[in-house]
Order: sequence, then C-alpha cells, then structure tokens
Amino acid sequence: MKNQEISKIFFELAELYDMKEAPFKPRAFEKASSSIANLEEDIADIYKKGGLRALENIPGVGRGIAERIEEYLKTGRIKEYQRLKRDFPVDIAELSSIEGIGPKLIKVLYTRLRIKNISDLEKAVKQGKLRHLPRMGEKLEAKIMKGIEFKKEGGGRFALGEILPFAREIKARLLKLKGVEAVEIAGSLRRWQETIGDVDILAISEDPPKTCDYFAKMPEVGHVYAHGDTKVLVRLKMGIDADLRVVPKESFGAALQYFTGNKDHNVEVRKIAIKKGYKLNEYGLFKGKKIIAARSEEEIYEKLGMETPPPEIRLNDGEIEAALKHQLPKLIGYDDLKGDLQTQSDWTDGSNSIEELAREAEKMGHEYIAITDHTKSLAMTGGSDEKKLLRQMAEIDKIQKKFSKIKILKSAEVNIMKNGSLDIANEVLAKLDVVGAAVHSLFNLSRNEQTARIIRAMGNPHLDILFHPTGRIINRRKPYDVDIEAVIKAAKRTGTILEIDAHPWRLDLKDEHIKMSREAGVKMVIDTDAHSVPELHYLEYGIAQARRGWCAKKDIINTLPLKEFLKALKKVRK
DNA sequence: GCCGTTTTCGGCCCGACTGTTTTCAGTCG
Repeated sequence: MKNQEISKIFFELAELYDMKEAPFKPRAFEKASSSIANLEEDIADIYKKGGLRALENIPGVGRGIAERIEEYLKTGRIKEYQRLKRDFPVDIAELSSIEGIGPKLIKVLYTRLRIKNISDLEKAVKQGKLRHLPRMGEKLEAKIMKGIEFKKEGGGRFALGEILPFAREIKARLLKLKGVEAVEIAGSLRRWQETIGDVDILAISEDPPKTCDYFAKMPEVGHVYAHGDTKVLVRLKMGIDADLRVVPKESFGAALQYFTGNKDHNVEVRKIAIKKGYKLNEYGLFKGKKIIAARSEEEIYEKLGMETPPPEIRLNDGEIEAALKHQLPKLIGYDDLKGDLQTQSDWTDGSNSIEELAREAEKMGHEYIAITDHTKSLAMTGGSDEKKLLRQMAEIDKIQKKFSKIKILKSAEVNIMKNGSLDIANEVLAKLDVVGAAVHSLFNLSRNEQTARIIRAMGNPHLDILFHPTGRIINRRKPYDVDIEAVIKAAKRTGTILEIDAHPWRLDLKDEHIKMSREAGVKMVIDTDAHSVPELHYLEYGIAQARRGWCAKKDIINTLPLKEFLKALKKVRK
C-alpha cells in the first residue's frame, strides 16, 4: 500500500513550498497529504479502478495532484519533488515532527548548518550552534533540545481509555477552584476519538490568570511550553500535552465549538460563516464587529442554518452536509442500552463471580447480562468444554433465583477454529440463550483464509454474535487481515450480529466499519468484554463508538428489552 | 493547487503565545 509514502511526499512538498513562501500551494499539498493518509482504500486500487477521475474524487486532490499521484504510481517518483529536494536534501518529515520546528527553521538549519536530520540537529544543539542563527537565542535552543528529548521518548497517541478518566479528574479539580464557573473537556476527547494526541480543556473563570497558574503548577505537569493569562500549554509527566483555555462566559459556546470539531470540520464551518457574510472564531459568530451568536454551540450552528452535529461526528465526514439539510441522524443515546452481552467471570479469566457481575449490572439498571466465558481451545484461560458449560448453566439457574430485576443469560465466547468450526458441539450451543464467537488464534492467516474461516463460522445457525470482528488491540496489535466488507455481507446473509466491543483497548468494530454495517442493514450489539466488575462501566466507550459510526438506537440490538432482544436472535433459538 | 448555493476565476480559517525583536515572524492548534 503506497498511501503513506505518497502522503509523506505531499507533506514534504507542502513544507518545501512553505520554505519558498509560495502562497496557498503549501496548504493544498498539506490537505491532500492528510486526506491520503486517512484513506481506507489502497490508492493504487483507486487509480486502477477509476484512473485520474477517481483520484480527483479524493478530497483535496484536483487534476494537478492526481497527475502527481499517477506519476508516482507509474514511475515510483515525482520529478517536482526530486527537483525541490535537491536544494534541501533533508528529512523534512522527521525534523518537523519536533515541537517548535517548522519549514522556515528547517530551511535555515540546512542552509547555515547543513542539518539534515534529528541526529545532526542534536549535535548542533549540544554545541550551542543554534543560538547564533537569526531570530534564535538560548531559550529557543533549549526548547528544541526539549523537543528532541520528547521525540526520543516516543510520545505519540494514547488510547482514549487511558486519558479520559484522567482528564475528568483534572476537570473535577478545576471545578473546585474558587471563581471557576464551568469546565468542559473539548477536542478529540469530546469527540471520543479512539486515540488521543492531546487534552484540551476549557474553563470559565472570574480570575483567568489564577486559574491558568493553578493549571501550570499541577503536580502532573512535567514541562510548561506556554503560560499566558488565558491560555496554558503543558506537557504532562505521563507524556501527553494538555492545554487550558480560559474564555469569557459570553463566548463559551463559541469556544466549545471552536475546540471540539476536528480541523477539517472547523474549517468547513468557518467557510459557511464567511459565505453568509459572517466571521467565526473562538469568541463568537460576528457580522462586522457585532456578535450574532456566541453563548451556545446550538445558536451558532442555528445561525449558520445547520443542525448541531453531535461532537462525536464532527470530522467533516458528511455531517456538515447532513446538518445543512437538517438530516442528521438521531444517534443512540448514552442511556439507551438494556444489557451487556460479553462478560467473563471467574469460571475462566474474569476476576469476579457471576453473582458479583450480575449484581453490578443490576445496579446499573440492566435488564440482562450475558456470561460469556471462554471455551476449551483457549486453554490458558481454563476455557469451558461441553461438560463445564453445562455445569455453569445449572449454576446460573441457581444464581438467577437471587435476582428479580435482571436476567442472567447463559452464553459463551466460543472459539472459532482454523477451519471455521466452533469448538463447542451444536447440541450444547443450542441450550444457551445467546452464543458469541471470536477468533483468538492464528492471527497470521492470509486474508482469504481468515475471511473464509470467519464467514464459515457465521454460517453456523447457533452463532448469534461475532465478537470483536477484527481482533485489533489499540496501539498494541494490528487487526488480523480480513476482508471486513465480505464479513459484513455474510452477516447480512446469515443474520449474524456484529459486536461493537466497548473495551477501550479494543473498540472493535471501529467507526467506519460500523458505518458500513449500518448502511448494509446489519445489526450490531454494544458490550463491554468486561473481565471484572469495574469494567462493566466501559459501555460508554462502545456507545460513543457507535455514535461515531452514526448509529441510531434501532441499529443496536441490545437497546431492546429482554423479550424483543431474544426474538432478534437467529431463528434456531426462537 | 483546490474548489464551487460567490461555480471555471478569484478567493483560500483564525488567533494566542513566545522569543527576539523595537514591530513581528514563526509555530501551533
């Protein structure tokens, strides 16, 4: 797949044209670069199928850039890039990944000091050479050294689940400060993105400088990049950056709007404002100097003739068009689920008893909880064989007597074998209330084999739900190679439900697959994959994921009350 | 170089902070 190579070349072209102070071109290449990096499909396939015309359908790609892509696919290079690169034979992408280094500095670094990469840069910094460059001094030199160190530490993006609880704690602490009226978490956290690059927090305060001071001096802070009266930028010791913006009460909605959408969403919304003769910034929607709307997000979007898109979908991925037409879907709500369908008890690798899990689920207001312990071929977890499963079912009958408000569903997370068979006999599966199955082995099968294996399992009339359909673990394990479109088609054909695994390390299906499933008319469930009582509260991550996939309540089967839920399973069970 | 309810030319998102300046360029989000 050449997407990343091509994306990198366009990123460097953007920087190269920035060095030349070319107007607008840099932004055009930048946009094309990020748009190509985010493509799901192999760009070579797009070209093969539809030629230049198809390439031009990629956002930010016009005739000119399409031709450059064609050139690269045909010859393995782009002449314009090679020509420009002759003047700056520098690893531009690497250098600009360092905080504080942009195209102008890269240019000076090379022309004056022949710095080509991070290791050259590090040497020069250590020799104190940077401070003598124009508009440079000791402080900037130190800042760059810091940037190099951070880069070496890795940094990168964190899983949502690692950061959200932490951000909520900071929010709670800020709210306790005197004079602080409101605090909201914005940015990618408010959008519930599966990985988070930094933490954005907004506050209303009677004393902005004091609130900023508090933030800059929190014990978690490792380094302060910037500390003004209304804005603080820090690096937390855990390795993620965090910003605080203190904004006036009158413009809180505008600030929230400004700091929630991803960049593309915001740019589009601001363009709509301009078309209507307005200007939109973090202080409000303006006509000339006059404020038209600022207090709430809703009034801003309304003045722009739009519905307010839920934060989770503010990505310029179709939501703006839908909002302009007043055709945004009504997304599933955070209180809409009636039960959990994947939980592991201490019968296998969970750490709590069935009763403890059921008790907590009941407290959360669930109508049902499925106990889905692993099965025998997952030996390391003490997975159940048929006998153990039957024993567990009898045990659940006993435990059920202690509960009146919640139904404990007999279930299992059955293993899908290499050939696509399930590792529990059909006679026993037939006795369960609901059956889930998943791949836990042989992640390296070829795409064809893996896909065929999973589709064969879905053909089993006893299998209701395919758990974590792609097997990925965020930041740790890539999904196995599987044709997800084929899986979705098979789900439709066989009436198999696809899982949205809410566990913050999994979030599997991911948003675009959820969107595809929904469009194909495939039903889904959201469940926690909890291995302990606290993890039963992970549901919110799954709901957010479903919202990011534009799901309505009706797309998700476990929004149904118990009876209807059971009716929605495969016919063999009815 | 891209793009189109301003539609094939003439626009292109916007502001805070810093460091090095004596009015602003560069970077970032």
